[in-house]
This record gives sequence, C-alpha cells and structure tokens, in this order.
Amino acid sequence: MAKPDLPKSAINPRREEDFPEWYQQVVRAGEMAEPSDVRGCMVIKPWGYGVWENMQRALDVMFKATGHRNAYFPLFIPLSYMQKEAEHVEGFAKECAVVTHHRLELNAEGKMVPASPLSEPLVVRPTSETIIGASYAKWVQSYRDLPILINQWANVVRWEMRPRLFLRTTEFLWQEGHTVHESEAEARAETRQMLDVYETFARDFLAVPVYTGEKSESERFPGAVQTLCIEAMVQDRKAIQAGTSHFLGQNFSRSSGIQFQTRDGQQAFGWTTSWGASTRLVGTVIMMHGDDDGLILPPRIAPTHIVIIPVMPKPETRDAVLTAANDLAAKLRAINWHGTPLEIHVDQRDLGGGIKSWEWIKKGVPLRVELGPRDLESGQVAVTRRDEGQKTKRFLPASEFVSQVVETLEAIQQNLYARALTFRATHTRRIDTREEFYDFFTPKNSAKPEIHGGFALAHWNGSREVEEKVKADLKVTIRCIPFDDPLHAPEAGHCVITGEPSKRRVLWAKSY
RNA sequence: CGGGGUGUAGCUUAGCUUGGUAGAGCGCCUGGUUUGGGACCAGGAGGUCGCAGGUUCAAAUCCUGUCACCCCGACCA
Repeated sequence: MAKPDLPKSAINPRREEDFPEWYQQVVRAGEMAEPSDVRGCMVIKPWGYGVWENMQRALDVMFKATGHRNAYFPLFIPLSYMQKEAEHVEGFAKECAVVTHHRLELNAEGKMVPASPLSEPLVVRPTSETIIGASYAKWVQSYRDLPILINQWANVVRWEMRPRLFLRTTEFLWQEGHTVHESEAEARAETRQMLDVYETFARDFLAVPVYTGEKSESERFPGAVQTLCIEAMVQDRKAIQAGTSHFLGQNFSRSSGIQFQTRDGQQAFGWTTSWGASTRLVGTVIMMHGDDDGLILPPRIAPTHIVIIPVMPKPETRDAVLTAANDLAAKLRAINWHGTPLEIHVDQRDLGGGIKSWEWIKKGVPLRVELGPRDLESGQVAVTRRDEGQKTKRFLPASEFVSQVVETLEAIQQNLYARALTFRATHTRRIDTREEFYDFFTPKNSAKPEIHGGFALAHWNGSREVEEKVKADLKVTIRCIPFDDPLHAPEAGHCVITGEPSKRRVLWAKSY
C-alpha cells in the first residue's frame, strides 16, 4: 500500500477502539473461520480447524489418561427422552432444533416440501445426557459394571439468538464426557477431577489462566446438582466460561433408569456426571492473546510452530536459498516437542517477503524465520517471535537457532501465560462497597462503552434476588464461587449489595 | 419475539434528498520490473444495485411488500 496514512497495525479497528469488531477482523484475517449462508453457523477454515484439532488431541490424551474412552451416540434425540428430566428440558426447550419430517416431495408449484411427518419429533441434540442415559440404563446391571467412563466428540445444536464466530454459534463442536458411578463421593470426585483437567489444559496448552469454582444456582446446568466451571478473563475484561463439569447426582439416572444392584444386593440409582468444552475455546484463545496485528497462537496448539520465509531477491541465488530453507526445515522437523515433531512450513510462494510475513503474523505463527542469500554466507537466520513487538528480528547462527528452538517455544508459551496472568491481576479487584461495585462496572461513555470493569471479588448474601438485581442493573453475574484455596479462602464480610453477612467472596463479571 | 439501522463487484464503499448508460479504493488475473516488514508500471476480468411488485417514456434512486444481516433487550458453551 502506498497510502501515506498506512495503518500501523494489521487489524483495524484496534482492540481499544472496538473490541467486538476487532475480534471479527482477527478471525477473518487469520483465516480461522467465516460466517456461512446458514444463519448462526460458521465455516471453520483449515487454520482454525487445525487449532481445534490440536486442542482435541491434547484433551483426548488427558481424558484417556484419566481412564475414559471415546464412543459416539446419535445426533437425534426422541422428544420423549428430552422430557424425562423436567429441569433439563425446561432449560433447553427454547433453543432446540426439532426434526418433524423425513422426506421431501415436489408440490404443485414445483417446490420441495417436507412430506412425511415423524410419529415422534426428533430433537437435534443440544447436549446428550438423555440419549446417553438411555444406553447406560441398558449397560448397567451391577456395581461391577461401574464406573462407566465415556467421552464423545460431537457437534451439537443450540438455536441461539446472537451468533458470534466460535463464541456462540448455532452449531458447534465439542466433547462431552458422561460417567456413571457407584457412589456419590466417586461421582463428585470425577466432577472435580475433570474440572482440574480443564484447568490444567487451559494453563499448559492455551496459556490461559482460569478461575475455578462452582456456579450459583441460577447459572447451574439444567438438571445438575452442582456445576463447576473454569472462567477466564479476555482482553475486554469480560469473563468467558471455558469449560464446565457437572455433578448430576441421581437426577438423570432416575429419569433414564440407570439402576444397578449394589454390593449388598440392593437396587440403587447410579451417580452421574457430565463435562464439556467446545470450539469456544478457540475464541477464548483469540481474545486472550491476540494483539492489534492479529492472532497470537500459543505454540502448544499452533498448527504450524515455525514458518520459514526464503528471501529470493536474485534468480541466481534462488536455488541455494530454497535448498537451505528446506534443509533447515528438515532439521527442525527432526525435533520432537512434547512427543510430536515440530510443525514447520516453508513459504515458497512467489510473493513479496512483506506480504508473506504479514500473513503469518495475522495467523499468529509463534516463530518466523527469514533466510536469504546474505544469511547463507554468514550462516545466520533472522528470527522473529510473534509474542514480541513488530520489529524484534534477531539474527543468530542457524545452528544456535535449531539447538535453542525448543527453549524458545517454551519461552513464548510461558510469556503468553505470564502476560495473561498479569492482565487478569491488573483488572481483578476486591470490592467492598456498593458504590465502588457500581462504579467499577459502569462505563464512562454509555453511548459507546469503552473497555472497562473486570473481575470483582465481592461478598454476596447468597440470594437469587441480589444476582437478579445486579444483572438487571449492570449486566454483571456471578461467574463462580471460587473453591477454597489459599488465595480465595472463606472470609467473613458483608454482602456488597445488601450489607447482610457473607461467608465468602464470589467472582463477579460481565460475561460472554 | 419487541425497538432501531443497513442491504450497490470477493471486501470497503460513492451515487439516492432533486429518476436519465453504475463509479472508486483494496483484492483478483496477465506481462514486466521487484522481493531482508504490507512494492511499482501497464493491461484485464468481475455488479440481475437483497428479492418481488407498483409508479414512470425511463428506477440503484420514488412507493408497497418481503427477505437477509447488524446493533440494543430477554436466552446461552
């Protein structure tokens, strides 16, 4: 671009200017996904799907390591199954897609119309507790059949009003674990264990620090006894739920008839759990780490770790540069990182170096390496880290780069996590007065709200009324009641809204 | 589903008030010069102006209806 007013950042608008628009532009510029012709549904493009695949792989390993196996259950759920659990069906009724016919026929006007009504409508699964419960009821006879520890990778449909790429789409991809246990304690332990898996995954792979805790009753999964969650703060300081784990008690086993004979010969209902994480994680990563030049992918989930850009200014050096680039790629691919070979891409396209660089910047590739004729002579490469500023190119000997590349990737991963943790700490506040609470969550410019607020740790009297009032006034909700840990130990105080006694602080925020 | 807004090329849009052959930038294609952080020159392709109807000699422009999308509310991983 020859314009004198050339933007300094690759993404317009910048985050501070208009965060939602920035997000959409990043998704697009990074070729992660695009809206489809089907309202509310998205096309996940190869780069975005590659990120999801890496998330899947990592989570799958963790699920297997905790004794789970994968299976697959039907997309369609008979309406009568959904109705078995009263709270459950009530919670999901408004967002169910319903299949009522099974055949198309030409009508008199030559248009295809649904022809054969189903005897019983089928609901496209918004989640699978009921259909999986029906199978489990058949599989479980004795305590010897327990526990059942199964996960499925699937798509689900929730007919949402407001779609946002990756964050809230009508159809989305996820995994849902469904387990049955002999005892309440075992099921509760499972619920907590899987939440810990999500927390570890978020930290180690996504470089996302999360709050862990329990949902208040009003935010609980429909039909659950207890819902645990991980909540992250993204760069507009809103909270995003990145994973949930539910203790379902015996609610679903009663409604599905999951019964077994106990060790002492009694009939008992199983104790079930379910837990899930979705493609929303992709959106979380984008909003967590991206900057005004686009995506920044944590190395551990980046589809490509390193892109090598051969610089070929002259035809006579072209072959030598290409050969050197591919040799370097081969050396790097021979390196294993966390059990798999490094993913290296040599961008040989006949395009200007700047164009190529910017493309990979916007896609968030952790490391870019430029290799040109001058480097061949000096044995150097030019390396740029995506998590550092625009112009932080370093020249270093190729052999040194190769020998240190693993450390460098680890450093990027750590840096992203540390940065996110600092950001969250900066915008998390313990608040003890109603005035400060309202001030914290009220933008200065109500016409075009600036990025404001964050996480508030404040006391709560435990009532649903207070939650509803705060939500009505400020659009702020309790994201979680943090677990007991050294940082968030129970602490007596007074409800920030009513002044009534409170045993602990809870986490408040605006949320996605 | 309520309230507001917008539909013109792949994207961003001008033109609409005052009807008269649909323009630009970016992107794309071809050739050449280029290539170490968003290059340049020349040529080229691409638009039923969301859709349907109406008014008119004539509609992107005026009228009616309709659909889609966006923003705000109620719901959500």
